[in-house]
Amino acid sequence: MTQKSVSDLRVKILSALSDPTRLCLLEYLSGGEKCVCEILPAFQRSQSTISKHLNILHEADILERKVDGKRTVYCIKDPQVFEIIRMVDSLALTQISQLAEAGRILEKSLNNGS
Amino acid sequence: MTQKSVSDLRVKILSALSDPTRLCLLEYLSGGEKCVCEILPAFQRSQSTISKHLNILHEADILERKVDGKRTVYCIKDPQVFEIIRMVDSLALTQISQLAEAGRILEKSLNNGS
DNA sequence: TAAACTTATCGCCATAAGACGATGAATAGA
DNA sequence: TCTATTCATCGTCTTATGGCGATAAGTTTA
Repeated sequence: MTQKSVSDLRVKILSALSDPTRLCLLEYLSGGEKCVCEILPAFQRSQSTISKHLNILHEADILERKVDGKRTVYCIKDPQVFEIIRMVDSLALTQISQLAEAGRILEKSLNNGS
Repeated sequence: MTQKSVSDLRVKILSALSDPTRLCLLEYLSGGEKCVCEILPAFQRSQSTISKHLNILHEADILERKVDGKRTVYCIKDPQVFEIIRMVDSLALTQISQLAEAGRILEKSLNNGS
């Protein structure tokens, strides 16, 4: 039961990563584990919203949750997740530079043409 | 204008990838460029739905669109996207094997404990 | 035990996303 | 030119998502 195929997990992981607030949370947690009350003041979101985002990342098995007395501590479960983000950034940078290149070519042809 | 920051593009790319149908489309297109009428019969979705999904991937600059007579051909713009998916799969597999390991440990402790 | 603190969960709202059928625009062929 | 083909777009419906405040549940401290 709860048989999760790789492709289900794949979508779950990618969905968890496809939100700006959650990406910021991961970046924030890259500095080491933090409790929620430490995270809250760093984000302009309500406590319930942050809690929900943290839970989504936890459900996707990206964050580990440890209850310590009256506080809850979250940390990155597997730093491999940063490799994924780094690759996405790399693709985004490729796109940006291709766009810039296209812009230069267009400008050049406009100058020559008229 | 239309100044896209890396982090905007990052979210756009990840959102485009976080859907099972679109991941299937990418896999299907990994075999080379295909026109829409060739893609359609391979998917149990309406023509309008597939067209919309293709457009989302195109908007995220993941697919290239070439109009050829009365048909439209789509192809992978940058194979780097498969590296991303491969890394996500790798993370998912790590999660699955950790879950299996936890299951073994639990079972063992239950057998010993009682 | 009472009060304060920390965090998850609930209920609600507004917007986004995925699905479909119908329509529209463009091209190819008769 | 008429028809068929191909594909994008529109309108609509349903569900999912992100946001918030309020509440609940657990833990520490007074």
